[in-house]
Amino acid sequence: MSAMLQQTELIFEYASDRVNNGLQLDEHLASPAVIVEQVPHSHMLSYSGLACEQTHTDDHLLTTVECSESGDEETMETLVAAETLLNMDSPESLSLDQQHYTQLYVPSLGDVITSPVTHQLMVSVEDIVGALGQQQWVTLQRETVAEQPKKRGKKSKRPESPTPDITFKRGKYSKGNTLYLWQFLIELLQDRQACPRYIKWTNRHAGIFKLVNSKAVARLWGKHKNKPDMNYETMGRALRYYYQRGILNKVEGQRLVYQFASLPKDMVFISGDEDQEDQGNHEDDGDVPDDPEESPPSSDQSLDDLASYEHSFPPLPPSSRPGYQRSRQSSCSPATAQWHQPGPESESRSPAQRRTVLRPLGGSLIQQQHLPIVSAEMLRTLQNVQSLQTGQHGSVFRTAQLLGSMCERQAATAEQTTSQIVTLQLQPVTCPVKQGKLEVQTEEDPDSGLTRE
DNA sequence: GTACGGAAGT
DNA sequence: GACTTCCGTA
Repeated sequence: MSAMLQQTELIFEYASDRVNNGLQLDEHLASPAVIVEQVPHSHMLSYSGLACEQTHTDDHLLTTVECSESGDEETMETLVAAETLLNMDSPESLSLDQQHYTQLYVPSLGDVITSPVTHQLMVSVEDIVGALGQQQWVTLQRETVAEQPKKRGKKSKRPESPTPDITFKRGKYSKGNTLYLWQFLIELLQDRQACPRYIKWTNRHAGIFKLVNSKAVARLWGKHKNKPDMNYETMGRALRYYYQRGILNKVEGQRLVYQFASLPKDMVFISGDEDQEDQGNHEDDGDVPDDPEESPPSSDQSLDDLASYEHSFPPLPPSSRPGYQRSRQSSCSPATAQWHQPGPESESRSPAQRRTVLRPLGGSLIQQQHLPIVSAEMLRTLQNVQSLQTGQHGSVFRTAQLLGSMCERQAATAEQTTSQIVTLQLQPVTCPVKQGKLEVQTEEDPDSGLTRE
């Protein structure tokens, strides 16, 4: 079977049911229906509505962007640095051939992707395998506009999702282009100069971040919006408006800590191992380090670094606006909102740490904006599905076989990585069981993995 | 200082 | 529409 499979052109569709109907997937059993189709390359493009370019494996990897801990003292120095950050010009130097490069965090294939993925992802096997041992930011190529799904069939006004194109295209856009606040924050969170000095993830997988230096962040925001009088009070009001719109939640009890209702689609985690930051910084444990005592980097971010840093914000693609169909009054309060957090350590998490995968309510079963989940668990489950009769569950059957062969291949290539490209299109559907697509009974949970708590 | 949300303004 | 500004309140 595997012989006839081209790993270079696989499309994974998978489905899962989570919050809808009050059901929540046990992350341990996040084994949604997976439909794998083999499609011609050209087909893949139209499949996702993307005009993906040739992916060169070598282009995929970027350096891991890890935020080092730093202090948060409100000093003139930090503010100066903050201003420097925003005053930075954006030369074309990093334009990367007019391509939009989006960073994907792919720590490991062994676990789960928890992010709305509206785009087709091009991930090389090499990247995946390479990520097994170490967290890596994978850069993906994509077209800029017109790549996003056009219509969501949802309330038109409602922004779609806080899943901006996190691009680092430099110098392309002028000052006139502004980001929404949530985009701006995400940019900062991926900005080595701002993170973690001014803002940092406290639980990246859960989308929880902290305004380590609220003043500085507000000032940066004001700079970006050309509002010199911006302060945290004002910016905070904007943040609070995000509650109603389902873009942000407040992490109660923790000052300056907020949570994105959904992670940016670009921040796809195929993770198993939480990074250190998350491991050791479970601020939603109840631990409330108001003033992070995290020691600043050995030496402060030098102004030279800041000066050499190029930072520009791309214009807002109309289709990448934030938005959720979730009301604040829904069951997804900050305390109860649960993100899909797979991984071995998920069991050790308190219920409060498990977070709901928030996603837009959708009409069709398969929606691109759905949060994808790919996990080793899923792979295992699917392998179990191989016993299904092909006739009845053709696609699932194929999926199981495909994934099985992939697993074998990955194991085989763990050492000698290949450059083969795997195209993943991850699309959970609303309720695979209801659709009769797949009923996976696992030993752990006879409830089809659709329940929990 | 942080946080909330109403109201009005941009 | 997405904030910004101001405000009273906690």
